[in-house]
Amino acid sequence: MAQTAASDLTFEAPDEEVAREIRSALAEWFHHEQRDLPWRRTRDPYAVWISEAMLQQTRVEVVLDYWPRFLRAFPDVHALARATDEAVLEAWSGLGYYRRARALQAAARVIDEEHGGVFPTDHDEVLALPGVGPYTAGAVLSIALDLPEPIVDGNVERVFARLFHLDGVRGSGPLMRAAWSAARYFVAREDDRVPPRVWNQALMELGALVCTPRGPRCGACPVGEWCAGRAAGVADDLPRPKPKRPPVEVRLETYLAERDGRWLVVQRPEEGLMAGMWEFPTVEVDGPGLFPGELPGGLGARLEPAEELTTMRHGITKHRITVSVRRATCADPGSKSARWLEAPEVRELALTGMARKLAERLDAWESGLGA
DNA sequence: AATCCGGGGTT
DNA sequence: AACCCAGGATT
Repeated sequence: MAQTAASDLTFEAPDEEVAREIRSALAEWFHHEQRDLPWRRTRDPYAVWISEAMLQQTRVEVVLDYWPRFLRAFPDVHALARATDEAVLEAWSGLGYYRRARALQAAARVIDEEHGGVFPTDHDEVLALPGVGPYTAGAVLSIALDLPEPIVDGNVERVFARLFHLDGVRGSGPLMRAAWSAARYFVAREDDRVPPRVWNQALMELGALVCTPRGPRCGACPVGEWCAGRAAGVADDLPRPKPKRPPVEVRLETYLAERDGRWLVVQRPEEGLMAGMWEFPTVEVDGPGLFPGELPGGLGARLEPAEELTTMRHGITKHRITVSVRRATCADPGSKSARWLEAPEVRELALTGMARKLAERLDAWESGLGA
């Protein structure tokens, strides 16, 4: 390497020949070791885009369940553009970051109306789509269309931080700038036969399978001989962890009100946390912080809590939630944002994660069967 | 630059 | 339990 003990955050390009060897070795490894992921079997920009949107801060294993279902429900841009908000949210239920689902549909409508239903191939036009940032734009253009667009996700940031001994904090501006610089350098080279599609996916796959966040398998790494972090014995310590903040404890009560085999469900407000999702009536116990302190629409006044059925633990980003699940009776007739539904109908709604956990257990709580 | 937004598999 | 994941929008 031309670089010695780089402790700063400047990416210095390796020698031409080294760069070629790195690219060649990683591509070769990728061809043998890559996972057989369904979205790697298509080059349809729309299908790739859906996969990338789902994969934002979401594990591959989770997306495996959702991607095929979503594509069956909305096979192309036009189908997604004319779908109802509710149908899209329902297909997204459980994936989290529900803003993504809204943005996805908004972007589909932009493509449908302004690009004739054809996914744009211009970088700036892709980047302008709602919910599409630098990573997703580069990912779709490189993976689907094989254009030389760089990408940096959590995997790529980590791989470059170790490979070039970039000593920075995970997700920080300086490290991200250095990683993007390295990504641009490698993907733009045309001195060999490694296509952008292969290079970008190989980088991420290396981060997922070998250059893992903790306990990297350096012995199995195809580019280990060029790795400055490994040579310095600090691969496992890069990138440096982001300073953590203590989680916020939240106590909630959720009410399961049943009437004639139907359960009371309510819809969350259109703005804010888990916007528009359905759940069982829920309030925060010790003063409103994460959730409202009382139920909307005067529902709380007509809802009579009864015995506790169970308690659950749940996490929402920085919040650690303890939920007391109580049986309840309610005289509320239902409304636009409050419905009485049978258990199977409840399970078809766009539920929050917490509500989905409970919905799976509703049958055990039908009256007469006990807890 | 910091903060917010879900949920879950790994370790 | 802590960590962090094929990030983007908002402030």
